[in-house]
Amino acid sequence: MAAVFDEAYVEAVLAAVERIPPGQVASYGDLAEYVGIGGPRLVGRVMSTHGAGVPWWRVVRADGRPVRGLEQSALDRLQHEGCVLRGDRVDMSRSRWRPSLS
DNA sequence: AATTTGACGACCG
DNA sequence: TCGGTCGCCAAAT
Repeated sequence: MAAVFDEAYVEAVLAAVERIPPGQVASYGDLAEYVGIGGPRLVGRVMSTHGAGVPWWRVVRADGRPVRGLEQSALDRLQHEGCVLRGDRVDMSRSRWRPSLS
């Protein structure tokens, strides 16, 4: 079967997501940059397809808005982890995690 | 094969 | 701060 996505790419994205510490978040663009391939949309597709099993709620949009369709769940989990929220948005300035900074 | 859509991002007014 | 527009990349229709 022709792999829908390169396994390496999927694994890299999922690994990066699992690296995100509790109370912090990362944007799709950051993950894409960290992996070094494609763009934010590609990461989003990987998440929608293989995102189960990883803390997907720590992956938010660049504007601080959580995952589409699961915003309420994501906000609830993030808030429970101690992430600083601003209304229905995440305070990126404080909670944004840089992959390379571990 | 062409157009639209999608777990997106940056820019502009 | 908010909304509209364009660009990006692969899958779905």
